[in-house]
Amino acid sequence: MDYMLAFLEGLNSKQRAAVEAKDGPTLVLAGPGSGKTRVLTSRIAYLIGLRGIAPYRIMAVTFTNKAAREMRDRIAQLVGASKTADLMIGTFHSICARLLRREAARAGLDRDFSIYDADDQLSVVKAALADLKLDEKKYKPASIHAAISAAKNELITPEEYRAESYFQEIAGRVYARYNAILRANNALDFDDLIMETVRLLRSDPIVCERVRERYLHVLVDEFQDTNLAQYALIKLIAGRHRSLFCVGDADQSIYAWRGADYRNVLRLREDYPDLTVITLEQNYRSTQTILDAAMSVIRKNPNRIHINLSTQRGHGPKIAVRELFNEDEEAQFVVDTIEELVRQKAAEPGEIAVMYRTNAQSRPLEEAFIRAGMPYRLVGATRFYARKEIKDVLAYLRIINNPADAVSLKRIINVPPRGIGEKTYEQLQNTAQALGVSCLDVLNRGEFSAPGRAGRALQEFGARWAQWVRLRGELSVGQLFDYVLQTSGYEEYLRDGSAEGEDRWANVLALRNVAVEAGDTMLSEFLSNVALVSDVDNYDETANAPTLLTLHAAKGLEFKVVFIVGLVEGVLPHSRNLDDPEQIAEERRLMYVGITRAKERLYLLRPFRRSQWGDSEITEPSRFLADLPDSVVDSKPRKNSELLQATATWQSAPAKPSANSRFKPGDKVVHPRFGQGLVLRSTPTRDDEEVEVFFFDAGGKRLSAAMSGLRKLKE
DNA sequence: CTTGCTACTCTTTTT
DNA sequence: GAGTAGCAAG
Repeated sequence: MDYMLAFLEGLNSKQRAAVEAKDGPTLVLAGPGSGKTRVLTSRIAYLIGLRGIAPYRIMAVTFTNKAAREMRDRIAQLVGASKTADLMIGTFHSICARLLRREAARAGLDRDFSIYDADDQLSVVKAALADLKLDEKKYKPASIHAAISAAKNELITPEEYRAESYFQEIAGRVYARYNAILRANNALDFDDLIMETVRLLRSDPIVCERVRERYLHVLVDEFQDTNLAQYALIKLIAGRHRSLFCVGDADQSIYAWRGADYRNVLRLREDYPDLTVITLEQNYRSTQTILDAAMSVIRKNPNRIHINLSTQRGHGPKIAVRELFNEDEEAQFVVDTIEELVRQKAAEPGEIAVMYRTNAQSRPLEEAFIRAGMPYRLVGATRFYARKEIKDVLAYLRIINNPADAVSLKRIINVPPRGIGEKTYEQLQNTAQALGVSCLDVLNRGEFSAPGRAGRALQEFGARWAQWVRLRGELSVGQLFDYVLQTSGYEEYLRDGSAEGEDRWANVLALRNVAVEAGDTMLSEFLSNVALVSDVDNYDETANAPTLLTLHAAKGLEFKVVFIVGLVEGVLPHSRNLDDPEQIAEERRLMYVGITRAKERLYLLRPFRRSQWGDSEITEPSRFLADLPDSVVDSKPRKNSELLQATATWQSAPAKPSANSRFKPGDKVVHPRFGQGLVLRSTPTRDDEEVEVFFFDAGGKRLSAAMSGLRKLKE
């Protein structure tokens, strides 16, 4: 308890006021690095430790499972580990999954429902399109799915779905079929977890009462990233006691594309007129230089309440803005600079992060790290749980847990190859549908027989499957895992003698560890847990190596040194978001989030060229770079037109004809006197070519291709 | 039913 | 340029 009091002493007066706020509706609005999560954690510890609230009466919603785990550990330190076991802490999705399993009967669900990830969801959309005889080429499954997801995030059922365009008309029809398939497979998608929970609480007064009575205090982290469905859920649960404590920052709202609506902040004010709003402006993370840069970028967004970020940490070094030739040289610069920083003891490798807009940008970076023999941590990209071998093994476990899961069955019924082809599977599926039972039942009852080899293979598979299902009750998750691997033939199939096969097998073994560690967790719960892990959840805290991650994944994290790469128009802001001011505003917030991850040093990198679809093109610097005041950067990025202006002159020099004519914008060239440069423009003249080049050392020049001795460099 | 070839999309961001 | 879907041949 003394420890707890000392901890509260460590907060400033405003933070402490927030922690000790009265139990009414409260919103803490605060900038980055202000200790929002710390305030939330402290409040829970305060409620348990000093106010004597029973832990099971507190529900806290975090954005990732990692955040939940850290919060639980921290609270354990403050009030004792025995008091954190009953705390309901988790993401919206994990909390809803638990609730729905517990109340499955009343929700009209089978408690062993599968949770379909993005991949599975797309297969269901494809199946729905096929059922409706719609062309995948014409209606892209991803777009249809986005429309369905958007509807679910706003709690719109297929029946309520209003189409305002022909595309939406189609989407509405697919939505209905999509949901029907999910139900037939006894499966929920991510969005269903929230939507079904809201539906349950709204339609079932008994369950609703039970939940409301139980959760005396509801706390929400990253409130700006909640969508309408999540907001509705919060209101439902916090209904009776009205002890609702939300923490957020509208400037860090970067998930509008998946339904997050920062106007929930406004709704909260409307729905709770007695809302207490507490603003925290003090920053404990970054230097003033970094905060000034962040503010100068975010200030350009319209309709926002400005939070003036200030710190006691001094100014620190200026922000380094660098122009590099392409992604490869950019990556090389990152690696070289990291080596230098580490050598100078300016930072440990583990305190450094490299951030980018899209996952694809990690590749040149990875190659540079590998070339330099420098270890690194990669968050996201080919996600562990999205790997083929992992999804296959999980599919085996899913059909055991939930025999109705046809998406998983289809995935593995012929992996390894058993001679059960598309046709055979389809017939089996049709029979099951006609009888209204699962494929397992069909096989068990011998109501379906295929001729010849396929028939025998099917019979054998059915017997195996039935045996696994029987063993499910007797074996732990880990034991079942081993048994399935042994008896399915998957191990021999995977380990085909190739190095790649061994890699994949290693991944399966890593999953096996997770299964073994699950102990006596129920199979359904184990599968829930692995379906809902996020990328940062797998982040290895202990490794002392730089981290590579997207700007989205970086939210909530901080690093001593941050590199942001690829700061060019079309990447950040992304080309798909250029026409809509709302979307530009979100890209700007993304830049803001990136900048404010840095504690001490920030590097902003701009490549002159970017490659895409095999070839590459010249770029313009990101508009966000232009917003940085001279006082915070050590050099200013220039637009391509500005690069030429400085010293543009005709240069007539050694009369040596150029070896290769035809220069293109973006070519890297070398000149005997000016060194290396970049072609920005090239105009053919009568029997020559006028080339405008930005030389990295000598500045802009206009040259004759034939006369100047300019040469193209191999890339 | 499996294998191997060709043609085509694809790049946001994620629970 | 790569990964995959779709198709034809074995």
